[in-house]
Amino acid sequence: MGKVDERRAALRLKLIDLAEAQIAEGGLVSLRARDLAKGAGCAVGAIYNHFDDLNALILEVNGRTFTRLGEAVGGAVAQAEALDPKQRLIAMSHAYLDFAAEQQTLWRALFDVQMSLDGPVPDWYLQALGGLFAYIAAPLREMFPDMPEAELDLMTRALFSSVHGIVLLGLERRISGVPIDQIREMIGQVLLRIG
Amino acid sequence: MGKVDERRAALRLKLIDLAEAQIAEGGLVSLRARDLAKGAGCAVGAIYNHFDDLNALILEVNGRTFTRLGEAVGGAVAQAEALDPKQRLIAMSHAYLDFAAEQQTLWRALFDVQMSLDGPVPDWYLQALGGLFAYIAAPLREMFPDMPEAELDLMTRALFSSVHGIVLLGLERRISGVPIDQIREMIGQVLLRIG
DNA sequence: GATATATCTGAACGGCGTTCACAGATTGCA
DNA sequence: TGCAATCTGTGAACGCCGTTCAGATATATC
Repeated sequence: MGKVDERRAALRLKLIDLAEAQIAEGGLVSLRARDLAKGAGCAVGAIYNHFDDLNALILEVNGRTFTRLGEAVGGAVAQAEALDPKQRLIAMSHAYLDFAAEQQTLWRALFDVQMSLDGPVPDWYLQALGGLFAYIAAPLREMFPDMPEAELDLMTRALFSSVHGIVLLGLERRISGVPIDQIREMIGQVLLRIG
Repeated sequence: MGKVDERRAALRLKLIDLAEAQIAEGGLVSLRARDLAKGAGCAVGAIYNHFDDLNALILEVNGRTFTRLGEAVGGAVAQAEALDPKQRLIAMSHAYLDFAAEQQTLWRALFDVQMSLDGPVPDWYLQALGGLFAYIAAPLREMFPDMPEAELDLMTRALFSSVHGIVLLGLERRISGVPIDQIREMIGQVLLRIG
């Protein structure tokens, strides 16, 4: 009785693994149902017994990526806990940059996938994002102890978006692509002048 | 002899107009060669006598959008010339936000189109971007007269990217979508604390 | 072992960007 | 004006895509 469930789970996992590897190598646009089927040794139709469509499969990959991203930033926070709050902000931003630079296509997939069409945003997505925001909010609270909660919340989002923008455009050759050390410097320029 | 050139130019223009309208209404993904041909009253194949592919057509639309974006930001700079440099930075950032919010799909197309594959980035693209950077660099130079040129250049890019990130994620419902007034406030929060 | 249920199969469907052999119009030249 | 050369428009056809579905197959239940 466990036989079928095992095979089910194994195929499901293999498909996610393959999709992850493919996105890592060639980006979202290189993901093809027929390639996945060939790689997993199944028919194309079988994919749709496990996922509603390829977008759902991409979301699974994004879930993994988001988890690793959270771990990377969280690790930086832990390592920097002795530093003053501003330095902690910079440390986690640099961790964000490093993660994005090292796994560019997987990281890009987090934001490129279209998900607003079907149902609402998945829970894990909002939770993962909330986790990142929490990392940012903590040092900010120390830096601005008198700031109202609403404003601090806004500032959290603003700083995340700023760093995200610097990383996004900095890694994009066509916009203002620059060496990673300069991206690091840009993050420092902005964050050091805050507060 | 001008007859054929007229028709050529007219069809070319009509195709760009149609593509612009379609992107404005449904985004890049809704652009379809057969719809364009039907709208322009020509055969699908005729499109490819005027553009290498649909991507080249999109780039034409982006050229227009970039021009209008430059005008919008430039207008804000002109109107704020009496203000102190920091307020000018905020004024042009708000103009950037307003433009992006009012013409969201056209603005998104500027960054969504894939152009790194074929040849190098078009000239007008780099020039338009350079124009935007110049608007930012001027107030910064006043604010930091002793800053080395290289660092000022980096700071220009950093601030542009920051504002871009705040606008990008602020307008995106799934990430941290918020009302436009709050996006405005976020821009102020970051820029007011600079320098 | 027989029946019911769930899964897998892969050809087929509709839609896409792009191509190409052909038809038609326009131009340059005698 | 007539004729050939050249360029432009035509739309069916090509190859690829995600997705579907009737039929084949394997598993679970009794």
